[in-house]
Amino acid sequence: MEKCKADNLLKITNTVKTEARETILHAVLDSERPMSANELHLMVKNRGIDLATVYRAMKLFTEKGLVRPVHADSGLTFYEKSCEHNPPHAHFICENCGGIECLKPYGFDESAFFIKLGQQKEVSSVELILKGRCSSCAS
Amino acid sequence: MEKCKADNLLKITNTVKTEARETILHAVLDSERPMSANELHLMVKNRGIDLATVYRAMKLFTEKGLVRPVHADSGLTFYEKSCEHNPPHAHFICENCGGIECLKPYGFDESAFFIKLGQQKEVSSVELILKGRCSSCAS
DNA sequence: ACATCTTTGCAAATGATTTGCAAGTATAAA
DNA sequence: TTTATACTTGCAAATCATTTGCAAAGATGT
Repeated sequence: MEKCKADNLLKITNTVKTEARETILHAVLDSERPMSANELHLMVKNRGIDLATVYRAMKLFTEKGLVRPVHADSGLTFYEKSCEHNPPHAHFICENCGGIECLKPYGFDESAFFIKLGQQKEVSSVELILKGRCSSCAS
Repeated sequence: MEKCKADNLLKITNTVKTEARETILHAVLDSERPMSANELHLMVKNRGIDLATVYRAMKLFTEKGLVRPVHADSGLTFYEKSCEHNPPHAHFICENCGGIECLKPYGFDESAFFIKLGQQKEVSSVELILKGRCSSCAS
């Protein structure tokens, strides 16, 4: 729990701590679903943080393993926190409204599955995206 | 086999047949791996076909179910033929060179897997992408 | 062949993301 | 703590993939 505070995460990942980064990381940690750079910017612009800084932070955090990018068909990239409390999982993207949701854990031994898939290659990450209609758009 | 000829596919999908579309569809059918709009354009530009036309064809073919888009982290979209001979499968994208390859079929009952994943939602398609280093880049 | 609807090339517009740059901020050494 | 050096940031302009407006060319039904 404590270990997931923005402040601490920056420290343990050896990332230079700045007000902007701390603020942006907070925004990511507070979000239950993956957020686009634009959405994150909306959350932090009142503190004078530029969109370019959000993008630079996302790039950095991704390299540090603090966030994971999720790529939607629309061309948008969403970012979600990556920590013990939020292990890799599938995502659902609504083809109608573009909304994104995290799906529950797969419920079977997915690691074996991925290893099997990747046995021919040196796999570093997996992205599993389901597309369809979300409940709001279905009604 | 015969059924997979561009000419025929356009007919059975009720798509107005034009020289450009036939040429572009041929390029897709001939490719073993998913191709970007740019790559396809390189293959057909000598026939005076514009990049915009390639994009328009990809959009149309996707709607008709003739091709499937595959979205890479880089922001590029690749397109692959979609027919009985080429059922949905996972893709491998090299983080180093950006190259894309099709992986062998999963080797277990993936439909049950996807149904299980999508049981909470109305799922229309699935995209499974593994990332890492391809054999050329690994050496 | 005719009239109508569709498709295409070209150029300009978009929209997300990136980059150059000068000014502001962090870090380590003195 | 002051200083020198390296990193970060806001801003504006640049990129890059993809889309769109438009007038000309092509396809379809009569």
